[in-house]
Amino acid sequence: MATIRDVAEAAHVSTATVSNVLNNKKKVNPETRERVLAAVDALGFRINAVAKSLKNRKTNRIAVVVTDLAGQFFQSVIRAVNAVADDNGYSLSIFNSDRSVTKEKNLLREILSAQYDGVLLDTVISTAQIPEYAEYLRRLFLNDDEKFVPLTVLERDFSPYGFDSVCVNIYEGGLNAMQHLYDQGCRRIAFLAPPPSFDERIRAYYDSLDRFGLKYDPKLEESTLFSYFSGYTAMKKILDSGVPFDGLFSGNDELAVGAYQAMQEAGISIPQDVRVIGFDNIFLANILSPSLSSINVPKSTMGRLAAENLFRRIEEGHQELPVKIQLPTQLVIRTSTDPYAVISNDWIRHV
Amino acid sequence: MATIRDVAEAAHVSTATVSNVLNNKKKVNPETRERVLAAVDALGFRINAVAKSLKNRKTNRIAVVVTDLAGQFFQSVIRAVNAVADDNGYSLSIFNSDRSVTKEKNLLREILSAQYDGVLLDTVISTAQIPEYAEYLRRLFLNDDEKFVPLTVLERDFSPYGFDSVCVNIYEGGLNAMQHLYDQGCRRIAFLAPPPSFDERIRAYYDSLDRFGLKYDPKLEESTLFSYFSGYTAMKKILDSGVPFDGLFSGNDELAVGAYQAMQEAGISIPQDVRVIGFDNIFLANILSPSLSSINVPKSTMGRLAAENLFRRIEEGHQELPVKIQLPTQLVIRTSTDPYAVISNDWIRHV
DNA sequence: GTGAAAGCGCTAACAC
DNA sequence: GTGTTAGCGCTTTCAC
Repeated sequence: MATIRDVAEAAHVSTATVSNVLNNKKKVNPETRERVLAAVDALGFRINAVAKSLKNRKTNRIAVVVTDLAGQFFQSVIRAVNAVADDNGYSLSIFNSDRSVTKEKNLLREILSAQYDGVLLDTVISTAQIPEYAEYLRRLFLNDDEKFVPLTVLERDFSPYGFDSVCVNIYEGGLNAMQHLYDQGCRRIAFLAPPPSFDERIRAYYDSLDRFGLKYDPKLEESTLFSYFSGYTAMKKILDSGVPFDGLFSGNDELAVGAYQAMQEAGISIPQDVRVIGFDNIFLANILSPSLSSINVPKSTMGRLAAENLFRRIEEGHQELPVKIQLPTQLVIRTSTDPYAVISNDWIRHV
Repeated sequence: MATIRDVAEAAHVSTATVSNVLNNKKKVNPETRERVLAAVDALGFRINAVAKSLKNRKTNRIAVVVTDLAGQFFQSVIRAVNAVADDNGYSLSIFNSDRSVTKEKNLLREILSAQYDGVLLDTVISTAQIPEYAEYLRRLFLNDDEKFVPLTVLERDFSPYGFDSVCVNIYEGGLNAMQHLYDQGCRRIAFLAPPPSFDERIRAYYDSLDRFGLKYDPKLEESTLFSYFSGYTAMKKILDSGVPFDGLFSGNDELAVGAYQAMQEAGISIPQDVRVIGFDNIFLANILSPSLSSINVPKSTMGRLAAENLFRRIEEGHQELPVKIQLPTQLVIRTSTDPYAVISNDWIRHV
């Protein structure tokens, strides 16, 4: 490829002048500028962004690490992040930790080595491990000159430990889900428990049972991995246990798809026999029949705010205190918990 | 950040030796190696991949350009690509052209400037424009030393013009979709036409009508943009036209979601009144009620093969002739065209 | 087995 | 307004 040097020679100027033309930095004589641009064209020159990055210590790339590339959830988040990155002239690399802490740590090292300008992290770490992991991250992200590589954490609150965080009040969302089932008359509530790192949903389930004075039955709780199939097998197990239930709190919406299938095969009708509520409110919830009640998590907003916050940090670079952005959840009632729910078809506009 | 120089000083060796240790290139005295590794640890040194890339002319990054970040379709493709990239030690950047040729061209320029080692391109260009666009790409991707930056094209055949291509026989798939509707007794088939760049589906519709001796009615064809909402409004229009129809060929599955909604609001039952077939066979097809017949496109396989092919080109770098990988489609019959279709629940395992 | 030094392609003082 | 040049952090040839 042609280099800035080739362009300089072709245009009979110095490399400094070429650089100035390309970056509109200093003012350049219009005639000279024309000559340079002509040479750029003639040679098909494209600036080598790697060399530029090395010199500038700026790559104009951000990294986003997610725990699961398959899910609808992150698709919404990533789409929003991508839009913001685009607007800011950054490109986006996506890394998938596959819910493995080891892999996540390796990815972060790789990302720092690759000099990304900022990182959006959806960590697999659970609430209890935050302080310890934060310490790890601090060491990892600290440059020698006492500055951190900008990092914004999604879905966990690391702000007391120095990192900007965009959170959703998942626990409260879980309480609302359980409250809604209770209000609809459910007294034996089964639970498709999310993976351990989603501990706030799990706490919400236990605490709600307590609050309602309902007794916990381990046969009504099954651990899952957030996939359709996992929801299917988990629900099969609960059904096989023979323990009756009249409500189901599904750790996320995707699990509910599998649960629907298992329940349908068992001849159970929703919501007549069992009322079902999911979590996340992905578009799937609208499409299932019956349509699935869920706890909405503002996915796009989360992605957008996280990205905007990250770029602010990258570009302003100031040392202000870490920010915590807290987003609300919202109960969305559909026919899986309330046969008389009025369903607007408005969702269709949004995808 | 600590540099290789800092490490060299701390370990009392030269930078060349540090480099040799880090890359296991030449053999280094075990004691020296230990000293170096100790220094690396002590300083928390991480190699600067940007500097390395500049020197090596290799970034270990690939770019994938898609026309639509929102769709289920690309999620499947990207997931497969990501897995292969991971296995090969590459990281993946995602670019969204949003179905704009201008944006696609800009992205490609940006990608080449950023020195990506290879590109996976899902172009927005339609079949007819391939020769011309191929010429454009050849100019763009040609290094001065007569070598092309590895590029693998998805869903279009650029192999006669010098670029590896992973294709799906969409036209045939479209014929099969139409044939199936015809076989099921449909004689007035409506069409939710995909955007112009998906011209093979459009051709399949016209050619099939011809073949079956069915007359074309423009009122039964509506152009769309591949979104739920677009499917919804397009179907509304067709319904408003008052022209009766007994079959629907939906340009892709997502459009069918909107069409379902519109038809349901109009009190039309599927498949009794109208038989519906989609395209792509995304998982949604299983979840809709009635479940949606579709033409399967092997999305993961496509992503995997394209990525594998790209890495072969990157790493072997040989000048063999461009490859065309052609993948088959498959008719998947569900209850939207055949009320007696036997539906396995096996799909649930795959997501 | 190890080191000195050139250079990848760019930017930004600084000099003129 | 333009040019000279040092240097970003790494790899690699060539001496030793």
